[in-house]
Amino acid sequence: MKRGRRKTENPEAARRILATAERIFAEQGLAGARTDEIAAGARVNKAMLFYYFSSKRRLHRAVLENLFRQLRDSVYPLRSAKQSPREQLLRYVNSYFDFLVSHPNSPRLVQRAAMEAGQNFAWIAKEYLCAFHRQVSRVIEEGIASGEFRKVDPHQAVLSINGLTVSYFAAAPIFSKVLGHNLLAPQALARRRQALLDFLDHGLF
Amino acid sequence: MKRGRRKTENPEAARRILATAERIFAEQGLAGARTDEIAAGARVNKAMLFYYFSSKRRLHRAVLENLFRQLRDSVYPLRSAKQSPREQLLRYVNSYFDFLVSHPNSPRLVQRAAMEAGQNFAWIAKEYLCAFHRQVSRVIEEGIASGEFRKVDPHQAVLSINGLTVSYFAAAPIFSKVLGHNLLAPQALARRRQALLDFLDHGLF
DNA sequence: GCGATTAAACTAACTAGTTAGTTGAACAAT
DNA sequence: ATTGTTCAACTAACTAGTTAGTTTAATCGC
Repeated sequence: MKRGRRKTENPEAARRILATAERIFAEQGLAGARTDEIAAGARVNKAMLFYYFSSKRRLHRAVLENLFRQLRDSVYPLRSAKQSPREQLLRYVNSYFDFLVSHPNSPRLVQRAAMEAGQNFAWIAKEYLCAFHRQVSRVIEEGIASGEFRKVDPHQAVLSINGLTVSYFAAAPIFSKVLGHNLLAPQALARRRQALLDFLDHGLF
Repeated sequence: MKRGRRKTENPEAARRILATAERIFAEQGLAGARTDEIAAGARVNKAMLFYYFSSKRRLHRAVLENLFRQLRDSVYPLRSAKQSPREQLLRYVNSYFDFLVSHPNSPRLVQRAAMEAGQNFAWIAKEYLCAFHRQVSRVIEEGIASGEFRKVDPHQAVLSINGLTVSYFAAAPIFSKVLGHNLLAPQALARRRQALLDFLDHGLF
């Protein structure tokens, strides 16, 4: 029998660190983020980062894992009901869009990780991105087979859909500044979703 | 009359530094790049970076300026001849695509700079991106007016075209690793260009 | 032509400041 | 008492930027 205080299953401090790290890593990147800043943002002693997450790299990895887990849980149920490929694809794009809206740090984190093209992201790509890619391209293949979609290269289509969806959010901060109005405001988001679905509608179906 | 050694018009060392910096900044970002690594890569004493470019930040800025100047010079002549909006747009997308192929560092540099959403990139966005944005959206407006394009939100369409074009190149390194074949190989690029134009064709026209 | 002069190009060694990560002690809950 | 948690202070390694001085080559007076 264990004596003394038992380990908290999900310490408040660790959650705060993770949340702050997500924001700072999204803003500054892995190299640009400062552990002191993360600690200060989480209102926690710096040593706590290393107590809970061992190293900056592992913290970064934990942030990505956390994000992709949420992404999978909220977007993944792709081929559940008896839906047509078109419905499946639209549901996928819509829920992906919703996810990006509710997780504003995610696009920049993922973009950054993808660009690093390095050691610590390859496994995530294998574990999550590949699964998504396969799922979506299968839906497209089915749609083509059933005559519902145009004859497109499914592989390319997946990349197009992805770029079309994510790039808006990744560039939103700078474009908001330049264009003078907030691209992440509800109205702007509604317009974007509309345009995205419309574009897809004519580009694919 | 001036005595002593004259200034070299375009010093070999400075060019090597700029070229290496472009690569390293694209790979590692502004914060992740090491001045020592850039100097070593350019086979130059580290002090030369500061001799020619004053600081890491200014070097980074010089890299971006250099890139955008080239981009403008090779892609900008958009509304020159008497071409239909459709032809103008296709020419723009094609030459942009060509530029990305011949400048493999550019997408990651720009993506990174855009995500920083900070002080040092805002001016570039104002100086170059805005001009591009205005030009392209005007072409789209004309296309809609002449009935050649579908009735789309020009603003959104520009962002879509941009995302569609750039995101492929930005993500190419990691996807090449994951998918197991080089997305920047000539064959893959040809397929991508095809898919991009096809998608645009049906999405817009 | 030729040595003296001057400014540009370059270098090795250094510095001041930063940063990820550590430590050892204290605290709190069982 | 024991164990998970928190903290202030510390350190070893690193990094942007400097410095003091050397080399190279163009220009001038002769």
